[in-house]
Amino acid sequence: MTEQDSGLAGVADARREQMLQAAVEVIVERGFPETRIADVAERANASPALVIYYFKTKGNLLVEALRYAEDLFYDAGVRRTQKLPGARQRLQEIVRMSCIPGDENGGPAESWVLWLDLWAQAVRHPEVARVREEFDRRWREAISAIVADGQSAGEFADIVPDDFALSFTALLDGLAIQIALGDSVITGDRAFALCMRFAGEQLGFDDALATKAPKSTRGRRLTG
Amino acid sequence: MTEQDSGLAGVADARREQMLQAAVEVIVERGFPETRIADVAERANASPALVIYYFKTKGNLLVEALRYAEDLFYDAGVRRTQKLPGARQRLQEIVRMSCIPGDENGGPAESWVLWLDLWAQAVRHPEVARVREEFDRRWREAISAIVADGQSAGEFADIVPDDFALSFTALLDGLAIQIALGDSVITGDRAFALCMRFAGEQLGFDDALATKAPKSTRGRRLTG
DNA sequence: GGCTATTGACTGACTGTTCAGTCTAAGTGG
DNA sequence: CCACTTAGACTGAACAGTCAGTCAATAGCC
Repeated sequence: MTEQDSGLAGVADARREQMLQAAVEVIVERGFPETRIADVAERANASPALVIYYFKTKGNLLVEALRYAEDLFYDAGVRRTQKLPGARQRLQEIVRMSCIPGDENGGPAESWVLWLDLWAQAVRHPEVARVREEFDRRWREAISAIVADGQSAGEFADIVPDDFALSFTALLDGLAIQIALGDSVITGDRAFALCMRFAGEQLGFDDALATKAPKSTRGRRLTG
Repeated sequence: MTEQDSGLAGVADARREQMLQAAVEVIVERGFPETRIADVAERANASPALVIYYFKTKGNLLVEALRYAEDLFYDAGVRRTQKLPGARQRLQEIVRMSCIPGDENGGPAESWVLWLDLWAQAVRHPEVARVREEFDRRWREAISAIVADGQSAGEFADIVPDDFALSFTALLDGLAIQIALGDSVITGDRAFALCMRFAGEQLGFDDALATKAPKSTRGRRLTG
């Protein structure tokens, strides 16, 4: 609608994306509810009126900004994992993306903070809720697919992939909260180790990174 | 500081708590950033000016409201668990509080939604961050203590309590997000089952007994 | 009379959105 | 090549509503 399909539409599209990028940055800095269109405009070298010109309303702008950011993060995940050979490496890469900060590949380092706003806003803003649900669904499905792959390759134990995906994403989200808030009880490395240990226990592979922890009498390595 | 310690302070204290309760309700309904003092005042049958009279600023009111709610929730947890005999039952009760909605005992049913706001606000509001950190710390310590108790009673396997507590609270938080947002992939019962399975695997008890055949006093249906 | 609780009326600042119009560059007709 | 139209990108200024916080004044109460 807003964009033309003739050759000269590149300008408007670039502007639009520039504003989305600016909006994401401002949301990360100031938080979703405190984000003003004036801030976004300034960062995109535009006037507030122009922002409204492109995105009918403020709410619309913010929702699209969230979707933009989540899509970028998801795409980065796909790009990173699909070239890895084994299911276990792919899983590891996902955990790494979720736990280890200071990313270089399109900066999802800010993503955690964004997620907190995403969740909080999703409660009362249906449009945001849809973005979140879609994001979560794709993420869970990706993990389920990896597990299924690993199982048919004989790499993983024969558990229910969907149960694992649900628990695993919950674990990742929960740890992401702590990391995002800079809690002193956790570091990215510790979160990574805990996640991989959990995955190892569930999927029946011996996680080398977690062997630091005292083993001794674990109840049972249940895989079914 | 703000409250009087002389005997006649009861009136003011009651008013104050009434306002905190009102604030919590409004935050749950409208969300933290959208909460206006006029709303709180109306719900507490007071004038906006009176709210400012008790809580110097809006921010102060909201922070204290969050602290109030979190304290209530934590106290409810202590009250519920401390009379239970076994470590495993206490753990189960905590999971139940975190997963099963529709609580009667001081309505922490709204807590999830509150947590989302708590996390989001904690990013940029140091006072809120302190409330959250304290809340999380107490919660983790409670779980660690339960695990330690269970271990010395020979009920649980000999794992590192702090590692377990960290993973377990992360899992609970992650699932709470889904539940709070009404995601269709999860129900309270399924979340409960997943948590107890995780606990059983880590702590070395067979939770099939607990999930399939709950204690006679509770008629909860736990589907897989 | 002093002290606390309480309020209505007010204000000052903020900010999303509108609007009327400017600028630029591409078409169009001759 | 030139006047003229058109359309999209863009903006400054104003509008309109909202809302936190102030203040002077009043009503109880010991």
